Amino acid sequence: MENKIETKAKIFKALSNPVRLEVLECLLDGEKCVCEIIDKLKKYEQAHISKSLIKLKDAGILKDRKNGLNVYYSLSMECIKNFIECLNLNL
Amino acid sequence: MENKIETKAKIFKALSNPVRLEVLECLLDGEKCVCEIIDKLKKYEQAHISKSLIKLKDAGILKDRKNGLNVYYSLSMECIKNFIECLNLNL
DNA sequence: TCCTTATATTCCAAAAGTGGAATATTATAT
DNA sequence: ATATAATATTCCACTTTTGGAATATAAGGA
Repeated sequence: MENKIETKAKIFKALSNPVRLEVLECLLDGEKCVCEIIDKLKKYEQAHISKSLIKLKDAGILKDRKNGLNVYYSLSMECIKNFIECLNLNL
Repeated sequence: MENKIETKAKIFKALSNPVRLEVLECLLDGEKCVCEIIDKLKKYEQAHISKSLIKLKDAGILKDRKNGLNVYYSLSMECIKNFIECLNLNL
């Protein structure tokens, strides 16, 4: 239970970087393959996007699914989507 | 608008530390004076709590109000409370 | 088998964050 | 004017994060 604090801090830490936030926002409208995200966020290096996805997954924010050469990522908690959308309305 | 990403990242960064999270959670049920927070979180130094409050305020998460010797902090966005509560249900 | 495509990992120097200790500021009361 | 209580700030060594570049791995096709 005091560990819940650590878990939450880890979630916020994963979200505390602009590139990771952009990656996350790419997924707000549903599951995408890594290659689609790379294509949408051409301004960032492939390795950077890959590391961002993995960090978000490690924090429990994303889940992934493999299919052949491709990996698909999607949100694993409804909370996050609601919060980001609420922030977008208020900023 | 691309700056919104930076603003959100700053919010998440402020929330990405266990002590700051505990301080924030103290305020979920309403405005409190700094002295009350210090009293609730005796395990942390006064200066640490003060710095945490200020960082949360700088990110726009808290607002403050002075009254004599005391300073009262409270949440400045409903979003945050909802999100923390949603996380608490899901972790 | 060898090639190609998609994704992940490692290495690393620079930058940013961390928290304790001491000190400063501000407001009130005596 | 001085003392005291509440809160904020500064200093600083330490740890962590950052993102670019190069490299590695895994899967499918020729």
